[in-house]
Amino acid sequence: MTRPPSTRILLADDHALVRRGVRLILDNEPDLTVVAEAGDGAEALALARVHAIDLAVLDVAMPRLTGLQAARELSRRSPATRILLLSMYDNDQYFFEALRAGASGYVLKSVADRDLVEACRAVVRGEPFIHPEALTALMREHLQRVARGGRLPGSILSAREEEVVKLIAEGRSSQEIADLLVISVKTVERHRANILAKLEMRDRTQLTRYAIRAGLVEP
Amino acid sequence: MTRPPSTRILLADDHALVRRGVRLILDNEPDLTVVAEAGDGAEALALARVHAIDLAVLDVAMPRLTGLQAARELSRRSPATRILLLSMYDNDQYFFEALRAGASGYVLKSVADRDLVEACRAVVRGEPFIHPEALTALMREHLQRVARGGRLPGSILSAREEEVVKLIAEGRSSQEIADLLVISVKTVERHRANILAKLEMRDRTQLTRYAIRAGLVEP
DNA sequence: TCCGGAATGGGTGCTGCCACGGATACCGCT
DNA sequence: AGCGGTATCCGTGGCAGCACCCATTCCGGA
Repeated sequence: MTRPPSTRILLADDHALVRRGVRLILDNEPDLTVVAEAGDGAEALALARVHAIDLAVLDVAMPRLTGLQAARELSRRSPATRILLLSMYDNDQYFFEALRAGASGYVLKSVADRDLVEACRAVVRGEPFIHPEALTALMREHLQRVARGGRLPGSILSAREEEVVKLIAEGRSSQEIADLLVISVKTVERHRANILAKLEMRDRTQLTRYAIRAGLVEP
Repeated sequence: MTRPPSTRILLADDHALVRRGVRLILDNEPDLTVVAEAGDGAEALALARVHAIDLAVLDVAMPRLTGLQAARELSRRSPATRILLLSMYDNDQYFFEALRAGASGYVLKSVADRDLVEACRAVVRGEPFIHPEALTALMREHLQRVARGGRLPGSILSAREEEVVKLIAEGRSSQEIADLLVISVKTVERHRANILAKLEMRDRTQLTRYAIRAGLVEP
């Protein structure tokens, strides 16, 4: 009987140890082969250019380019490549944006290795994959949100707002942000107010944690 | 020739995927055997009670009990057990405290798998192990600190200050913290000022990132 | 025994954060 | 042509965060 060709995988994570572990898990399957490893999003894009990749497994939080940004660019450049995002956190509001960025799957690092393998296979077959654990947690959050305000999950930050969040989380003051973005302090404060309202948060410390969860800044 | 008995290892990390990967790396060595896995610090302590453990490999940031707290307790209860801490971040000011907590080794997740194996072996032999990369980064920071103020590296936060940092990073206001700790708002502000001075930081957002790096709070 | 650090509390004052309301301009979609 | 969303800016005002000064108590080490 003829075996189907093994899936060629690009693996990106900024921690070599995690990368090595995941690689061992994947390479242990005959139908999955890691052909390239990257330590950040930019390196992943460069490697995707020179290797023939069926599937990219990307960590969400990485230096230089985050997994989300890399996913966006990768799905734009080669839509045939499937993308699976790995995330540390389950209450990730960027889950929907992950799918919008072109990812076919989204799994937590708390999943077992068998689930990761199944996720890879499902994504390669063209099926979207979300780990049940993540899915239920997200549905619960989503329902809560809808129940207490009817706010849609699409209430994601704009590109400009994301910039501001990033700078706030880096510990910059409103004045510094205004200087960096070459806008008025009042505009920065307006952005911040809009962001706080969208995310239903109170102050900059909560925004900071949010930005770290979202992979916008390094902790 | 007689082989030495394999080292019995307890492995603790809150992400099953990472745990699985590290386990594959360690079990691949004949002289290293993972005999128990834990998802948080408390579970690790419980397992250490019922298993005969030579070496505990603990992630620094875990729910319930952090790796640092678990290390403290474990080294108190069974000083013969060697402890190796795994950390995500290299600029970790808690490095010295890790050693003080009874850890014999401290490695970053960005290290290669070979280094992890070597670290385990060194720690079991009774030698302290710090990954060179981490060591140079820490020495550089340490020298900087000494050069511009003569402050000793022992300037770590007190237990009370750690509590305050934790609550600040959770997004609590000074008033809320005062209520929770049943002290005056002025005292909370006093603590915060001392903490900011010790860490040479400016505001609560930087403290928040610090607390996350230190594993005091979940992002 | 005395000294230093930790923990507690107070006062004073400035600045920045944050809430609220309002305005203009642009852009894309219907 | 109108409508909604984004980005830009302004004013007013309250309160919290942060800096700087101070004192008291307690405890452990020199």
